[in-house]
Amino acid sequence: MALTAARTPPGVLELLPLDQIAFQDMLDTIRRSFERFGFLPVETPVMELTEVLLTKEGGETERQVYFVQSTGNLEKGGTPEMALRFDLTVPLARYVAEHEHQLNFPFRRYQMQRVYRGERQQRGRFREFYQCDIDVIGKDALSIRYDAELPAVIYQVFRDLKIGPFTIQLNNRKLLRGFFENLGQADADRQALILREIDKLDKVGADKVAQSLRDGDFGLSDDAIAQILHFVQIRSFGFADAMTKLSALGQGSETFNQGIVELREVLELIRALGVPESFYALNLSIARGLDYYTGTVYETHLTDHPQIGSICSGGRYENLAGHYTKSHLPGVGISIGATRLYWQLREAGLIGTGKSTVQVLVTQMIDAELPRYLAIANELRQAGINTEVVLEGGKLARQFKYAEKAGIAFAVVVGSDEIAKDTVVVKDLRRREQFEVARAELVKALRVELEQAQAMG
RNA sequence: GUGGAUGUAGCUCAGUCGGUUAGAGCAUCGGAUUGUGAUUCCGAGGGUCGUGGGUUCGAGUCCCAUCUUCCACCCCA
Repeated sequence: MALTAARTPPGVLELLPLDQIAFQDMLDTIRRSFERFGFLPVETPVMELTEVLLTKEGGETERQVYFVQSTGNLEKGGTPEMALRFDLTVPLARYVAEHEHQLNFPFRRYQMQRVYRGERQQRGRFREFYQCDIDVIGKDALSIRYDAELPAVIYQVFRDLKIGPFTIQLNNRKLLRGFFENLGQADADRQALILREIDKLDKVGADKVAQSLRDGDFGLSDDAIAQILHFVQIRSFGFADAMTKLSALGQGSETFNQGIVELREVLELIRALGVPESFYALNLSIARGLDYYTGTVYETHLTDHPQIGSICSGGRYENLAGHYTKSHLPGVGISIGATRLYWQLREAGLIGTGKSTVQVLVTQMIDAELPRYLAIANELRQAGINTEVVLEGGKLARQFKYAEKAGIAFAVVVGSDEIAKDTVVVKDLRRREQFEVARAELVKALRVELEQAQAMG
């Protein structure tokens, strides 16, 4: 019989157990931080009704959406009534609109689930990936103070992930809009196109941005381009510098001034929330491509690994669920692309394989003594130690090899000598050392060993 | 979606001008007087040369198509 190639569809990330553990550790860290700040868990289905998912988006989004259709419906020639979600924000909007009357506002939810995008294949880009989102949704209004709380969460998440220094970069869409109005660029669509170019500043450099603003459909004057580049190249270093640079911007349109007021308040509260000032900065070129952002926008970068790009981004939006409810629901949120983040951290050597979830392997030396081994395992499990027992026996060398490959740190060995003395041998498989303890002391001894191993990393 | 590159064993690769039965290292599995992982030694499995067509007496090698992966754009996590 011809074999079918065993392969995953392109653009998905599938991991070996020890890598999966490392990935789950990452998700656990993120989840802990979200919960520490009082965010509540929510899950929504991977598939949504097509009409819900594709409200007016069209264009780029629709191109990347996977439609879901049963074989029966497909044979009948029906159109797909469901599609896979491509982010967690649209489902959140639907969720909030649907459950509006049962929810407690401001509604603070976190959600860590997979989303799907029909991307053209490229290294480090995925078609199925995890997003870890937090959003705060207000009813009618939502204080700017929440815009400051999210960077505090970002700070805790990436501090706890221990992947080196990072900067949470801040900007404000109102400031940008006001700036372009002052320049005589009031058209929203045109602004969006310009912002898209501006957003590339740190990636491609000022010269290329200037060139594309000069060429093509923009046709901006050299004077305007110079003003734009001067403005968007503003960066701050530390709190006082950020405040000084905001003051130096002077006054502009009402929108412009409001952007400055908002940034000031956000910066002040970020400081009050205890985020060290080296971890956040103004970056007036941060625009974010998504057009639903209306105020504060964030992007976070690892200081030592600029090539990784943004590891967390988000911002403020004025009306989340306008397509689904007449209620006015402003919000602010951020998203971490966990799959991509994990993949890039692994590529950069910042994250290794995880430690096996199995803490102890009870080996089997004498087949007839299996009940004894099972009893030991039972005792360890009662004591909260994750334990695997060798059930098939075989050479001891083989059992150690198995444990090594599986990444199990400790083995318990009991043969006729130990049985005679009522002892057990505990072997540290990494150090290749072993010691003998009284059978009654096993749990205690292992706890000490496991704690030491934990402390040593 | 647009443009460009790529493909030989699980992995990294060799394979002459188109010429017999396609190779190596690593990895895997088994064994080397049965209570300890390494090293070493012996042995084994594993490829319709991405797939389909074409040219040729003869194709891993040349041509066409297609798929995969990779790169840039678009977009974004």
